[in-house]
Amino acid sequence: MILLDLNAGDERPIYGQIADRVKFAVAGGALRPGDMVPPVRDLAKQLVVNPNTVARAYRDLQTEGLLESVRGMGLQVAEGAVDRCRRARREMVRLRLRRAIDEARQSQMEPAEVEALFREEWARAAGQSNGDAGARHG
Amino acid sequence: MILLDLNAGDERPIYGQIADRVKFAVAGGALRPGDMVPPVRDLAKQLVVNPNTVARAYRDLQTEGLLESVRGMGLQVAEGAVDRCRRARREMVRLRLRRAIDEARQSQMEPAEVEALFREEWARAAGQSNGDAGARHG
Amino acid sequence: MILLDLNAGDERPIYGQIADRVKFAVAGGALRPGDMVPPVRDLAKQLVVNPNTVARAYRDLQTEGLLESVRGMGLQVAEGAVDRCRRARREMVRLRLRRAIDEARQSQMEPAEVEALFREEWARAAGQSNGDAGARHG
Amino acid sequence: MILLDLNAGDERPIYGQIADRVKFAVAGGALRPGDMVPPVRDLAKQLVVNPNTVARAYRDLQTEGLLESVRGMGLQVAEGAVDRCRRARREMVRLRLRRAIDEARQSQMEPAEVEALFREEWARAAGQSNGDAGARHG
DNA sequence: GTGGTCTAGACCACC
DNA sequence: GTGGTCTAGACCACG
Repeated sequence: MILLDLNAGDERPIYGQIADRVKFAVAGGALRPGDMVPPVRDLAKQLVVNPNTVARAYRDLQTEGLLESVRGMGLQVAEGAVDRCRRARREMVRLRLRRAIDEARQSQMEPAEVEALFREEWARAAGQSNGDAGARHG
Repeated sequence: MILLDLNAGDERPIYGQIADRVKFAVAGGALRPGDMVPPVRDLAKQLVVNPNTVARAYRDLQTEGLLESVRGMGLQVAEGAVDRCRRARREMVRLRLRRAIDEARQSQMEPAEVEALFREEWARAAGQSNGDAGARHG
Repeated sequence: MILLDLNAGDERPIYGQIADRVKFAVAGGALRPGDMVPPVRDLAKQLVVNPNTVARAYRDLQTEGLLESVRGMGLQVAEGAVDRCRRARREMVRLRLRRAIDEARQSQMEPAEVEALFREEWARAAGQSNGDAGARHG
Repeated sequence: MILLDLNAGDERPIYGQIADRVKFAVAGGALRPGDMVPPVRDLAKQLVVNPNTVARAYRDLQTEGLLESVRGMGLQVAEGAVDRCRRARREMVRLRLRRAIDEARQSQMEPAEVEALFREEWARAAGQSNGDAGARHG
């Protein structure tokens, strides 16, 4: 199944993290329009989380029009969801970058230091995903 | 006085924002070891915030060893605070960048797109500070 | 419930006394890692104290890494807390003894007199706990 | 001059520490009935402390009848001060020991551990004063 | 239900 | 004047 686990150290609300995972899965193509999303109880068990929390995430996604209920069957990814998830993803990442950069500038941090940090973290992420890919190939 | 105002739209706790401002002021050299920090009541009035909220920020900074109390006189910046604030600032920015990058990669966003966003936001921030400077000159 | 009442005559801040009670309960085994600590409101009611005061004690314990929050559920004793509480207790008692002894020596008090006081107070404390035990048995 | 410096890390009110030093000097014989105590300004300068603070300590000692003012000359140690200071010292040490012991018992600390701590700290203090004595002999 | 934040205001000790 | 403690009560987010 997709949407494996949540980043342990994340202090954001769990329901928000779950909703974002779904959006990312859609943006990345792992979930496609028409696909059924896992039942609330299953996903809750998988994530070791209260079912209410998953339900809330799904509800929010419905409100955003990214999930649609199919009577008696569950929830499926909506038709126009891909584009909207990509845009949402883009804006989320943009917002986080903006906050990092603003904070750095407000505190008089050297531009070069910020750039260096960005490259460092970029390399670190690249290294990790390569590791993941290798593991999957094994 | 230093530490002018808080970003209106920030959703983080006020006391945390205040504490960060102090850290940034120390990291940037606006406050130096031995300097007295503004009295709780004054800063509270300036920020239009309850004194308890400022007190909590100061208390947290004391716990971190960045401020120390001079009995009956107020709070002063501790001796080793500059390095520690610089490191704290660096790690804060690093963490924010890391989260942005991780999120982008986890959701299979194109590397080129992330880089483009970073450059966009970087330019935007630079433009703003230049704009500020220009506004002051005008 | 545990953590019954506070020593009436103690001049230390209430939140500090509460935090110490929790540490002692952990050091003594009455609270074990993973156990939930009583809800802020309940303990406040039990101690006839403002909930904020209890909250502050809990917050300080979190900062020390002895409690950790389980979101929406409350606060639980952290994994490594037992050893750390035992060490904290040991150092608390050591510090108090050291101060007593230093004060005695600085003021040229006779060693024999200090030892005699220690034995006296030791016997007194022992008598009290025996009395308590007896009272319970009765 | 006597009453050299204050223990840096002591969190008790400075005026109380000063008053205690005087009491100890009397109890130990360094100051004798009829001796003049150092002028407020001198002692304040020596201790790097606000003169008001020294004045408060002296005032409290006067209230307790341990110092008497000699018109135009300053303050002298009162006649019956020695016994009373010895008793005060005894009760101070007793109180500190009692608190240490009570805390240990309340937190279910092993009696043997408390005794061991007492012996450790006792030895430590003895070592220090011997070192001091040796230094003086040099 | 849980903890967390924030406000308001009183009171204290210290210098 | 300074910071620190405590109370009271409102409100919010989370599960």
